[in-house]
This record gives sequence, structure tokens and C-alpha cells, in this order.
Amino acid sequence: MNSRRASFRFRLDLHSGVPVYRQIIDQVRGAIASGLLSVGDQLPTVRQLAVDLSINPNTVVRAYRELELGGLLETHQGTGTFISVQRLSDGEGERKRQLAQIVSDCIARAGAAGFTVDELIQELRAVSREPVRRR
Amino acid sequence: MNSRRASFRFRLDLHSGVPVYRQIIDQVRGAIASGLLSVGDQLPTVRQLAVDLSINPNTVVRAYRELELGGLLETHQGTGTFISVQRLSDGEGERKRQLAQIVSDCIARAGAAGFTVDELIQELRAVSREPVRRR
DNA sequence: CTTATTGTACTATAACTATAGTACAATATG
DNA sequence: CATATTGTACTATAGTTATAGTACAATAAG
Repeated sequence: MNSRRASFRFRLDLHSGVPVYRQIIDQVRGAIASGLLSVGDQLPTVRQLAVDLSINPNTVVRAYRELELGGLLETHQGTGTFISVQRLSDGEGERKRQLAQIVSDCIARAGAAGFTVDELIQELRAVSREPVRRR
Repeated sequence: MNSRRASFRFRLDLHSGVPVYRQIIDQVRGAIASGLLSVGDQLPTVRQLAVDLSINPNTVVRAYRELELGGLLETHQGTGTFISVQRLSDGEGERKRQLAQIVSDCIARAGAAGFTVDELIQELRAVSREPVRRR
């Protein structure tokens, strides 16, 4: 098979208040966005990730299942879990609108907290260089 | 009294998975860290904030109580709730964490929709150049 | 003093999150 | 084929989070 093992590591922030299964989901999504994970890459096995993060296997299962439902990955019993092909069914206009919406929300939230767009961009670039740092 | 009403607005993200009481706490801390709130400023009343955010008063009470235990604000029965510190001891770290959290959510959302971090940055730059967009 | 407003305290209940443990099904490997 | 590895399914339990509702206490305003 032409799959590689995932090249990034999960990191949990147990003080953030964000549910663990949610953090896993966000990190996979983020890794795809930043190019750390791409089609065919294999994620850690359910049991292995549970051990690595010192969490219950059921929690990993929940995260993987939601990602699978979202179409971002595929699971194959006996084989593993892999990043699936991205289906961008929406038209270009719709995609543009989606991106604008995401950015708009992000700016609004950052603005409410007293951050500028420049600070946002700077942090994005930093994360882009050193991707899965989540505290 | 020399107190002002709070000059910022709370913002809940119900999709983030972060507990509501936690979001309130984080936003007050962030507002202090960024200078939006400082000594003497009055926060919304328990009941008012509950109405504004469409949440239960008990949830506001919980957030305010934890902030009071942390020494960031004082509550006076019959009067209201007021910021009691000039600034945070670790304001810088607090802000950094908050920005990282916002960016992380944003990237995750982008990744789920099939966008890359680069596209995100590009769109942010565009908005940054032409900030006032009519809808 | 009377009233309204503010924070506080309490019980009860439902939903969500995470854990523990067991068993099973599909696939890869030898 | 036998075995190990993978994901899956299920039950049970505990802790957290949020809601609803009621009542009380301290202060401000008239």
C-alpha cells in the first residue's frame, strides 16, 4: 500500500476545557489544512493513540467515527484508519463564500478579544511552520 | 462610584465544545489581559448576562464565582459584579493562549471544509486590505 | 419603611464526556 | 489454517455541564 504513517503527533491540553475527542478531531482537521496529513496517510490505531494520549480507546473511536462521518477519513477493519480523498462537491462560488464566512467569524471572534487581523495572520503563519502545538 | 459598565460584549461559540462557563471565564480574563476591562468596571448582572447569552443564570454564577475565587473580580450583593484587578500577572501568556485557541479552531474548521492554511492566510490578507465589506 | 435590584443557596434533572471492561468481526501475516 | 492486529459494538458507571425552579440575603432607590 502507498500509505505512510502519520508524521505528526497529537497533543492534548487537559486544561483547555475542550473535550478530548474534540481536540483529536480538531487536530486531524488542522493537520489536513496545513498539509501535514494528506490522502492515504494512516492515523495511529485506536489502541495505540489511546495509549499515547493516556485516554480510553472509546474516546479515540468517537473522534475517528465523527471524522469518518464527515468524510475526512476512512476506516478499514483489520487494516487501520486513513485520510480519505477530499470531495469538494461545492462550486467555486460556494467555496469562496464558505472561506469568507470562516474568515469573517474568525476575525469577529479575535476582534472581540482585542486581537488585530495582523496578529491573526502572524499566529497562523507560526502554526503553519510548527503545526500541532496546541496548549 | 467611579465604575463604568463593561464596554465589551460576550460571545459564545456553541459549536466549540468548550463549556459555556469556561468561555465566560476566558473572555473576562482575556478582556482584562487586553485592557478592555480594568479595575472598577462593572460586569453585566447575573440575570442580564443569562438573558443576553440565552443561558441559565446558574451558569453565569458559576463563571463569576470562579473568577471571584481567582481574585479577578468582586461581587457585592445588591450592587453588582466588578473587576478588582488592574491587570493579570500573566497577561501575556493568557493572551497568547487565547489567540492560539482561536487560530486552532479556525484552522480546524478550514481543514474540515477542504481549505488549506495558505488559503486562510490569503483570505485574511485580502480582508485586511479591504476591511469594510458590505453584505 | 417599602420596593426593586443584586448576588446567593439549594434541590432536582437531563445531557454530555470519559472511563472500564468484555466480546465480536474483518483483515493481514505466516 | 492459525494467529495477531485492526476496527466495532455493547453495557455499566462516574464525573461534568447546563437547565429549571424556588427561596433567601444584602444593597440601592423612592
